[in-house]
Amino acid sequence: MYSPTMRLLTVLELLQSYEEMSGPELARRLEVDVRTVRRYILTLQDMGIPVEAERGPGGAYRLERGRRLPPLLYSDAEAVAITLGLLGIREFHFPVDVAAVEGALAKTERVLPENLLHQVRSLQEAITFNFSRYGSPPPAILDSDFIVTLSSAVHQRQRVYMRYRSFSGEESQRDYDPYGIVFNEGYWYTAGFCHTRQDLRTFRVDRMLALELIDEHFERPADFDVLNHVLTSVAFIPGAQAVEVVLKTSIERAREHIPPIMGTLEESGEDVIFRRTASQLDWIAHVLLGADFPVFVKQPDELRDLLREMAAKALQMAGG
Amino acid sequence: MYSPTMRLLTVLELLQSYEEMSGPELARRLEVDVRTVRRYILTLQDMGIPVEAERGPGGAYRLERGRRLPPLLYSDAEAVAITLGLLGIREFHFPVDVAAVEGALAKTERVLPENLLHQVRSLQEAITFNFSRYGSPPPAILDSDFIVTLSSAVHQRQRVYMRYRSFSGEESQRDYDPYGIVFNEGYWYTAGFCHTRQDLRTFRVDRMLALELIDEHFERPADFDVLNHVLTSVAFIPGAQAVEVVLKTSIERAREHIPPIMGTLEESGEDVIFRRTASQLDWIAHVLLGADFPVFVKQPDELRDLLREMAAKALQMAGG
DNA sequence: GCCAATCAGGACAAGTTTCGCCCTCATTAG
DNA sequence: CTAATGAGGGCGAAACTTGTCCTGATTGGC
Repeated sequence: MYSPTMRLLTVLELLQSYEEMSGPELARRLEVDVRTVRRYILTLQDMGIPVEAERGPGGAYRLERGRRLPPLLYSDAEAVAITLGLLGIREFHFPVDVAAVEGALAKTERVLPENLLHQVRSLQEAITFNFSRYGSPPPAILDSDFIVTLSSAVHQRQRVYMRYRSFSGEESQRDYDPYGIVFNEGYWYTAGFCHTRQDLRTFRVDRMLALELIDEHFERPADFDVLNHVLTSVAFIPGAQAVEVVLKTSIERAREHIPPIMGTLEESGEDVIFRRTASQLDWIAHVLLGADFPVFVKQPDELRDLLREMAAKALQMAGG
Repeated sequence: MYSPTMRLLTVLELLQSYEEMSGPELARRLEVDVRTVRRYILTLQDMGIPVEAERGPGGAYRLERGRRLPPLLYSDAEAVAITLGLLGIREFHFPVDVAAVEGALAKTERVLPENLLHQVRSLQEAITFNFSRYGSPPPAILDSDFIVTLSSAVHQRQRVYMRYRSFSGEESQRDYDPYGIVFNEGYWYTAGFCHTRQDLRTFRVDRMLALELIDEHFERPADFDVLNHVLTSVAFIPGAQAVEVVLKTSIERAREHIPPIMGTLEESGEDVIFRRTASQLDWIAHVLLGADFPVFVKQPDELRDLLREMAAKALQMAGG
């Protein structure tokens, strides 16, 4: 029961649980000489586990990150947490290598004590997740490499080359500066700057066909709100109508009311001009309708028509 | 380098990676006698790790679940998966003991090789999650025990006693048969049968004050759609305005246009009635305006007024 | 500057364990 | 019945572990 192996593992466990522990303390806990503890440390190091030491009073051993993973000694509760996390990854289509998730799950569940397994199973059975917008198709199988690459590009501000199949099925390729990644209602999106279109764009990661890092760096606007941009884009679906609207208010109030991602705002005499391009005009119409200052549409005519239709419809609804 | 401890861990690793492995095979891999392998197995068993064996041709050792967790030996990819899973738990307010999540994260991240840690950090930094409906308050801190207890009750069809603080702040207590648990837009819900109200009810788990299993069992309707029930209930937030609208179309087309999250649809003669409660009427107005079939508001008057205002505004915008 | 606490590690002897090799037996699929 | 597997006793040589002494190195605090 008190084999050297056991004591060695205990050292490892103690170092994993407390971030650091001194030699004498370890010796006391293992009921063993300090010299032996030092030998254990040596053995661990020989096994490739990087135990580092600080000398002097208050000095202690601590586990550093190394090239390889040491055996991990988790408590029961921690194992349950790990299992549920892995199940969550599976459920949410997290961008993680499927084989790794299955492997980790298999290893963990196989040795999980009976009562803990019951707990996990109960949760698994009882819980339903709502994402993947009720009724919408499930996302295409996601190549987790894409998100890993994207996140690395976001992190290092590195441009990427991308091939993409759009909603309508047409393929395109472009250079793209990813500003961030968003998980929304079961789908993974990325928002950033598209160099082909020279504009901000949102893409669905499961529609990407190829992705490569390019050896070029970009600057990211400091205050870019990725989540907001994606949510807006998801509502819009990009298109190509030039919209130009006069806002009868100050630039400050206009900014308050119209988020920067909606389009551009420009002062013009006493007014403010709002511009953007879109094919889905009704979202724009809705945002503009919410303004508490006068607004006049300059173009396109389609937006005017839409507003008139909406007015007629609203009156019909209200008066019926 | 080839200490007995090392070999013992290798046995453990092999048994964790492959679900079973015969003595001769292990002996070959460890470059050790079969007799020694048997001794290793004995040692593992002495350490409390339940290694079981099948005899006869094709027989092998296999790791069973035991009373305690053995040291776990994961691959790099698996460790990344575990870390991301744990981060997901934290982000999504999964019903798991916070201390356990933090402990497991600390243990794992502390020893994660540098390059893998970078990967994890990049993902963590780059990804934004959208739940907790843009702008709505974050859920109250969740006592994970409640969901564990609930899930166990769901699993065993066991009634619970519950104290609850409703949306409006009033406390109540009731006996409740939980049919399931749903995660929706950042909040945890449970739906089931409330014995006090003698009706189906949905509760937010973070609003529960106390929860106890009762020694009584219930039958659960076989075809109960927990997700659907919760989504519908969420649409009907009590205390807000009751909205009732006639849609001049078939139930099928109405369903296409109005997601179940919005509210309920009910056939009425040739029409469809849409109902929900809401405090934010303009969102509803917008959705209804987008319909390509006639719509008439029955109540509330505030929605009619809002529509008239919108009409006036739209005409102003279009006509300017 | 000195002290005390910590880590680092050599040397050695006594004690303990491990390992391979022998053996016999139990179990089980074919 | 046979062959392949696990279970395990016994033995002796070899290897390892441990405690006890050392001597140093490093470092924080007084």
